[in-house]
Amino acid sequence: MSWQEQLVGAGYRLTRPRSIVMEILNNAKAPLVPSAIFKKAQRDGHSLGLVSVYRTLALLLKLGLVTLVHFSEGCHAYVLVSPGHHHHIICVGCGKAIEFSGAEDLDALTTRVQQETGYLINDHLLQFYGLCPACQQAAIKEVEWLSKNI
Amino acid sequence: MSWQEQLVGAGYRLTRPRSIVMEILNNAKAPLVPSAIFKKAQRDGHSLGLVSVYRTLALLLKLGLVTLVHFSEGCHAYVLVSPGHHHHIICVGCGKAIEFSGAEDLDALTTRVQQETGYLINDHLLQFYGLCPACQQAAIKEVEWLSKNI
DNA sequence: TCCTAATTGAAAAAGATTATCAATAAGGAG
DNA sequence: CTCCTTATTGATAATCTTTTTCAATTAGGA
Ligand SMILES: [Zn+2]
Ligand SMILES: [Zn+2]
Ligand SMILES: [Zn+2]
Ligand SMILES: [Zn+2]
Repeated sequence: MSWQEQLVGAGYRLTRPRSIVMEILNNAKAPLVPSAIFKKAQRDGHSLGLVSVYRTLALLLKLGLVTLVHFSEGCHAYVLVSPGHHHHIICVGCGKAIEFSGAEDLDALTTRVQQETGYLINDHLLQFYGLCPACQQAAIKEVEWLSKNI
Repeated sequence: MSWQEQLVGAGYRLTRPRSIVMEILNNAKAPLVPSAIFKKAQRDGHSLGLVSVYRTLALLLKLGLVTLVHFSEGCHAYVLVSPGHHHHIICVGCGKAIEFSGAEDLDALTTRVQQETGYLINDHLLQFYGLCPACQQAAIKEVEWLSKNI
């Protein structure tokens, strides 16, 4: 089911601002904060209010079409998600985030923690941080350059 | 090593505002956002600027004495941490957060994701959400009450 | 006790998010 | 296709949150 169908199926209207936000997120190379989406829209010559960006993101979040990525500071960037339960691994070099699945792999840990703490667990937040292949290459070249020129 | 020793050992001065923030976090039943710490200090009759709360938290974070807890909205509450690598499980009922360890339990998953994605992972964020024992009891009583009175 | 540099707090600036409300436009009815 | 109704938009203003600035204060060593 396309996002347009999801939207309409949930009783919302398919509007220009919503299409613009989805298009920008779709073309994004990394998670985007609301203001970044707003600026990209302006650069592309689209007419789109910042307030509508916030509203649209809140709606897309409710529909499960986007998810939040947490950074230690400057929290709350948005990325599209594919259907199902996923987590993200985020490159600390360029910000590129991709999905990985692995809810099952947390089952044992979840059970253990429930027993140890007495808490009843019904959700979790798991994100990995690291370097994407491209940024690893860049880092390697940087080290090579330093070893030659110092 | 006490937090005072950690602080002084790192070359910082032991000051009144820093002691106040630590004391408040120490007595807190749940993670606190900066403004909450500020208000608690005022209520306790302490003289403490909001700006100093932000500065102190940044310092404590750098020293590893506190950590951030992420909520979907209204991110960034602070809790004290004990030495070593820990994660938190946060009660969605009352906000109470407690630590659990389990870095090893993520090793297999980390390795798998590295192989699948090509990313080089060097950090992660893992938090569980659920109900603490007390809030579970409250929820049960609520259900019992409803089943009798409806 | 005195000095000096780190630290603080008040105020202002900058940013992020939410509330308001008149104007607009999506989508169904006719 | 045109008209209506109502969801949705965007500009403005109002709230918060966080960061900057800078003079006054104070911790801790000489
Ligand atoms: Zn967060
Ligand atoms: Zn990268
Ligand atoms: Zn609870
Ligand atoms: Zn961990």
